Order: sequence, then structure tokens, then C-alpha cells
Amino acid sequence: MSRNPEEPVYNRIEEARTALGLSRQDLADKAGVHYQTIGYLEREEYSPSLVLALRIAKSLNQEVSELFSLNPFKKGK
Amino acid sequence: MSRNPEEPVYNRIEEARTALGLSRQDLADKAGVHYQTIGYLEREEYSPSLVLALRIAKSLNQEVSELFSLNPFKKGK
DNA sequence: TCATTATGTTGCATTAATGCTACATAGCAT
DNA sequence: ATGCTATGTAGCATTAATGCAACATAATGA
Repeated sequence: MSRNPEEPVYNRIEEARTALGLSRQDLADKAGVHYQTIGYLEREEYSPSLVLALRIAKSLNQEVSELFSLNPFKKGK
Repeated sequence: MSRNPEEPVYNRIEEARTALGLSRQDLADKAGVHYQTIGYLEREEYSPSLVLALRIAKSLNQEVSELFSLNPFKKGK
């Protein structure tokens, strides 16, 4: 958020996406967003809206909490 | 999202908040946002950022998926 | 070699999310 | 009656999230 620039959101989008053999474009199509938006999210240049997070989670068959966290994810799951 | 004005996000924030005996101000303090932001969310006038959704879920001891959904919630849980 | 695909980078425009201030109302307690 | 708390509403300012276009690079395959 603009009012909380110090608190990032960590994610495992790339990990989950590649595990399904999807390109960013594939995931973007499923989630209904621009393919570069997926890139920004994977590089954690910004955090998504809740709507997008829910769509991505659905597209990747994961729980929001499995894909996104306020705390860094541990190595290898 | 601005690019998906047709897809709202449903939530049970008020239900979960009152169940804990919290006022909007209480929840806002916990989540680190303005108390009126909670009001806007409860009235579903807009959907939160993922960061805020994660903070609210944590503040209410709930999973994001228990509090927010792309589909309307059924009656009484 | 050439084309395609996937990805990264930059830049610009639009808009929703959030903060904040002020005011109104209703309920409750004193 | 008065004050306090919780909530709703409206308006304005700021900024992050998203779209989109253009270009670069690397890998792959024909």
C-alpha cells in the first residue's frame, strides 16, 4: 500500500506457475491480467490487489496463504 | 481492480469483527489503517489490497479465504 | 540463419485504494 | 439533557496497481 511502503508481500507465484508448466502469458490469461503484471508480481516489485491474488490463487489451484505471505517463505517449500 | 470493475470481492469482516467484540476502530488499529477504511470494506464499497487483507485476516485470526471470496458467502457461515 | 518464445526494462496514462477531515445520526449511559 | 461511542456519508489529495507499448536479450528449434 502507499501508506505502508515498508511492508512487502512475498509470494511463490513463479514457483507454482512453473510447477504447472505455465508461461507468464498463460497465467496472465487465466487470471485476466496483462502478462507483464505477472512479471512485476514475481519480481515482487509490487503486491497485487486482493482480487488479483484470489484469481491467481484460483488459477494455480493454491490457497492465498500458500502463495502470498507477509513473511518471507522458507526455502524449498 | 480498476480493470475489473465488474468483479467485486465479498467479505465477512463485520461478522468476524463483531464476533470478537471489536469496534471498527479497534480493528483498524490492529490492522494499521484508518477506521473508515474498515467501514468502506465492510460495506463492500471497494476491495482491499492484498497487504491489507492479510493484515485483517491476521487481526481477526482467520484465513484470507475464510474472510474474502470472489463468490458471495452463504448465510450463517 | 532466422523465427519464435519467454522474460526483463522503461516509460507513460488511468484509476482504485487509502488517508484524513468534517459533519450527521442513533444508541446508550449518566 | 448532555456527552460519548459507533457508524455512515461526502469530498479531496496522494500513490500504488494495472494496462499497454516498445525495445532488448537469451534460448530454442527449424
